[in-house]
Amino acid sequence: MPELPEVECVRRTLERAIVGRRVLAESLRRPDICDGLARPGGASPLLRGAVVLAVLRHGKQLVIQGDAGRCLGVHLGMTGRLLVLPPAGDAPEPRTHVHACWRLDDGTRLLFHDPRRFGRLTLPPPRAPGPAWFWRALGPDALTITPADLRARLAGSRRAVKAALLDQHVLAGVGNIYADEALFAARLRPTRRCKTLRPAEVARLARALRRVLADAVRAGGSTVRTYASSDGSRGTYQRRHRVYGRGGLPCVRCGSPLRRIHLAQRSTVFCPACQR
DNA sequence: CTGGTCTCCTGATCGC
DNA sequence: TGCGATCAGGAGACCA
Repeated sequence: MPELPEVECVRRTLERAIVGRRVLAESLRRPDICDGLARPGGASPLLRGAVVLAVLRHGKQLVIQGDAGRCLGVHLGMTGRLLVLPPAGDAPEPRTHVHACWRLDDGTRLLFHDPRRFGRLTLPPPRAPGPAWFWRALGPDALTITPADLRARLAGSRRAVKAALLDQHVLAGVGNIYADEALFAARLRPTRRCKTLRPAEVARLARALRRVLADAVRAGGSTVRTYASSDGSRGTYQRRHRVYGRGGLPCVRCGSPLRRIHLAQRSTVFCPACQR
């Protein structure tokens, strides 16, 4: 389940593999996973002919930026992967659920693989003003959120703080795992209404978000069930989860049993004793 | 403005 | 061994 740290790891892997390469050929086997095609099922090129200049990320949104203003947005959803298959590689290649693929000028192939198909490719409209078009509706990136920014984003809201953290329009990049982990690190109860948070608590939350997300990026992300980066590497941050997936187990800080509830349609785990 | 529910989708897991 | 039920959830649509 790629959230910000996993997407950032994918971005870095991809950057090393495809920046500077020209896309020679592509095939979109499932046009229905792609938004913005001029004609559904038509021959609208995604990246064909472009030289890749950069791989960008904002929140969970990836953008492959090509020359001449060409851009392709990639959202991995729940199970999406961008697999890099080097020319001489013997990496196992999926035989099913490959919805798009690209061939680069050094023989590398790039595959968009997504069993559950919650992921999307997005082609921007003609004359879109650059990569920022893809995150025009997203909040600030959670990896660099400042206390002042977060305070402004949460100000006055009556929502539960976890629901706000999961809302990509408020803050971009946090999903269910890191919302629970950051709230635990900040000692805040997920059900707390935003408007009841004191400035010091919001500041604690902003620092916790940045620390947890940065640590997770350093650990290669969390591999829960299926996630692996574009080169097949798995993350190790799941070993350091302190609440996610630990409902009923003792809190690592105080030993109380962790409580599991449903909040914003998500399984939510917290410590009733140390999260207030 | 909110929260709740449903939808999309498949694979893993579990009880029988 | 197999089979149906359940769960996982990012995000948008929709309703109350």
